[in-house]
Amino acid sequence: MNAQDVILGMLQKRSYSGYELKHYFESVFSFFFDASFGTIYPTLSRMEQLGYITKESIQQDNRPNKNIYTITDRGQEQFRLYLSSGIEKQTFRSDLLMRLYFGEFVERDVVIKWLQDELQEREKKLAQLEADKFCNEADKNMTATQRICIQIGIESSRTMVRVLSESITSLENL
Amino acid sequence: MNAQDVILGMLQKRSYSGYELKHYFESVFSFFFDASFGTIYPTLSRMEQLGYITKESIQQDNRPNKNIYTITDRGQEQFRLYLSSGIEKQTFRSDLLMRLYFGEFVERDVVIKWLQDELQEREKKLAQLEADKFCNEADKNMTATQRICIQIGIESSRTMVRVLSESITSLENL
DNA sequence: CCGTTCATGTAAGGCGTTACATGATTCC
DNA sequence: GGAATCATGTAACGCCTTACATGAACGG
Repeated sequence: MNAQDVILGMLQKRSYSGYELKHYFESVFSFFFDASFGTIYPTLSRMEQLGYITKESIQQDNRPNKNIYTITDRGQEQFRLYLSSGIEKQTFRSDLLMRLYFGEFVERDVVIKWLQDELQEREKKLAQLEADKFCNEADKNMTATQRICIQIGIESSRTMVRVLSESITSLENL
Repeated sequence: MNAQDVILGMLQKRSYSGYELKHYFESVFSFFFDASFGTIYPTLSRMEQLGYITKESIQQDNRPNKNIYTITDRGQEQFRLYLSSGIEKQTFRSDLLMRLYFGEFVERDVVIKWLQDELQEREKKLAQLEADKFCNEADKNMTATQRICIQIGIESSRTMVRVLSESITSLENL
């Protein structure tokens, strides 16, 4: 799975500009995927050249022009190809956990500070996911699998919040 | 955090060969970090050139030669520099969750198969982490922060196993 | 006999990030 | 007046992966 596969998936439902795609990546997908503008724009250009998508330039008043991209038959085929390929194993990389592993080399207070900052981050993310779930449930816009997707994000975040809180307490009582 | 930082951390405690480092990455760190030989060996070479570590070649009977690396004062300094730098935010990327999000474009049975395969994978990983915890607790070799580290891995894995099981059941009853 | 373990390395390529560049409008 | 939003792009660089190359010994 790379940025191209994800963009093809998004364009199955409707057309998007690069700027709009980025917003979706930041809200719905942020739990398990991310891509910056430095990836999105060049990827869209390449996809257009490969004939997977077509571009339509929209003139706007008081705003910069927009490029709206639409998927082609070739793009559809490419997306099916992705879906039939083997699933890549997930990757998780955490600087915090690595530092925690080497925690004996820093002051206890520093470690606690690290954990508190992370806890705050996780709580924010959890709130975001729950708000997102609420929005979409109200809209009845969600498929069964999308609901599972967001549920996994929420439950994982809750677990992290809980374990981080417990860990901070246990370190403070040391 | 990159491979160099992690290797410097490992070498704080004792000297290692590249091959041994890889084994540690696969067992203890596999939950939140990974590096292949294609990263490890070139990184060790560069670190030696930069004066962070020194190499000692060990002749072995009936085995290939080993290069054992030891950290220098310069390396120590570099590691302290890493520990005092800002913590990078974690990254998580999951092909499975992305496909789940686009689940409406494939057969239900395919989705269930994806989830079952993932569940098996997570169960295996969980068993591995629990065995690891048991080993290290018996040895009393673990610091408080390392215990937190592994606890986070175990609790996260348990949550994943639970939610995946529930999701499979809910899809089967659809 | 065949697979696994031990052991080190190179080369090419993929995929991504950050920083830079531009510039109008709108909200506080 | 300054920050945020809207909007698109490029260039340099970082970091990692996969595949290839080599080869002995040991266990089943």
